[in-house]
Amino acid sequence: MYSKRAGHSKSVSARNTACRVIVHLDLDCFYAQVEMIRNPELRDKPLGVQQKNLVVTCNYEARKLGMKKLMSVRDAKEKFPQLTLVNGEDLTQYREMSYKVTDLLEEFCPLVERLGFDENFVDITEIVEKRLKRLQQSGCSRVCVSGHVYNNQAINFHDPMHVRLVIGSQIAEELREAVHARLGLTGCAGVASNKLLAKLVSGTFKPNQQTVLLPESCQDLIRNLEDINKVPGIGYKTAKRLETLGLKSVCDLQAFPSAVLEKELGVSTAQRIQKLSYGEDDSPVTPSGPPQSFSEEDSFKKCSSEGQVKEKIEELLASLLDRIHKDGRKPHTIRLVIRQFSSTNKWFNRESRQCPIPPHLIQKFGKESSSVISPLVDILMKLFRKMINVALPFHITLLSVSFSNLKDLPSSKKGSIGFYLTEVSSPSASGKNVQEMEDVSQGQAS
DNA sequence: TGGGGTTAT
DNA sequence: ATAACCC
Repeated sequence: MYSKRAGHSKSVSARNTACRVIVHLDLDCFYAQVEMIRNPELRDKPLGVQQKNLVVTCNYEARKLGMKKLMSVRDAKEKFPQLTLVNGEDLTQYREMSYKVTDLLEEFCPLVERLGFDENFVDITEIVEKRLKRLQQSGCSRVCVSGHVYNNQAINFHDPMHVRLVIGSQIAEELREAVHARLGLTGCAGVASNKLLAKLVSGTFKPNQQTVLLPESCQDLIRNLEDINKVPGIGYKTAKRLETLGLKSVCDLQAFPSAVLEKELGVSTAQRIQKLSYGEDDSPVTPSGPPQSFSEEDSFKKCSSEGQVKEKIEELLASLLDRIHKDGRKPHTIRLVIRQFSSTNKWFNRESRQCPIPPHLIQKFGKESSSVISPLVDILMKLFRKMINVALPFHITLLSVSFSNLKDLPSSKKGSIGFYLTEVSSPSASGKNVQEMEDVSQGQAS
């Protein structure tokens, strides 16, 4: 179907892969910024955000003293007695502010992908193309870069990609200005031709600054990474496997024989990470939309009785039901995650069990939580007993409850898509729920 | 080493 | 259900 219009579709696809303009926006010490907005008296003091025994982030006053992220509370207090600590275990405020940022970016452009709570990718290719045409029509050839240019590279205004990236830098500036004016948050931006490069370049000037990467400096950026697992997409595990092969630097990975790498990691990952080592990344900016899952977790020194487990689960569930209620969609799957104590391999011994939520309970999710909470606790305790023999002694150090498989309510609420689809569509389609309707319309479209 | 998230297998 | 990745 698309191949019949080869001329048109080829130019679109070329722009999508070879000529994109991507912004990576990275908020400065996000949790600390949110806390400083909530309590302005913390503004000019060194501030750390604490979760259990860890200072997970800190503001720039604290960083000036030498504070690093993920320092233990003990170390932090002893090295920096002036440090103010606030508890950041409840993520509600951070999550809400995080989605305000994403929502604001979506006002500019629909292609916004979240990465954690404090980072967003925005594919601004279409906005750049519009501005470029406008500039060409007005006969204006002078465009001014906003922020830094990586490596201080000279801009060639006769190079179409340079011009696009310069326009991209102006848009990035506008995004950052909007986030600051409307939400009071500062952050860094990186502008480049793909997600990998935009992300890598965004951190070159911190805080509250931005940098654009021109193609000629790409190898400089990627080769200057000190460690192979600084490449986003190459994590702890594959970095270790690469080290076993004798690969330590990005250059090592670039030069390594593809065939050997493919046999070691599989063709798919081998090709993907070797392309990453050259700064190549054709992964699209995938709009995140609303969250795919909601979870709440709590960690602790020890939990060793069914009664304690039930108490913790009730707490987690209460917060989750509140969030689910505000979201409006209905979860169809529930999951329980535990971490058992073990002296060796202290982290990453998590197990989980999940099950469908009974349909009669799903219907009652919008109502008072009291009617759903105790049946859900019962389900979760059954899941717990699938993992733990409660007749024997046990030692749990983490509990997490998660809702997933979120679906829009099948009801015909006024103004919703479901309303129009069920009222207007053919008799054979009426009575199907929204998911089935989408399946039908996709089947017709293709 | 927290309290979250995502996608792939 | 787990494993990998991201923050």
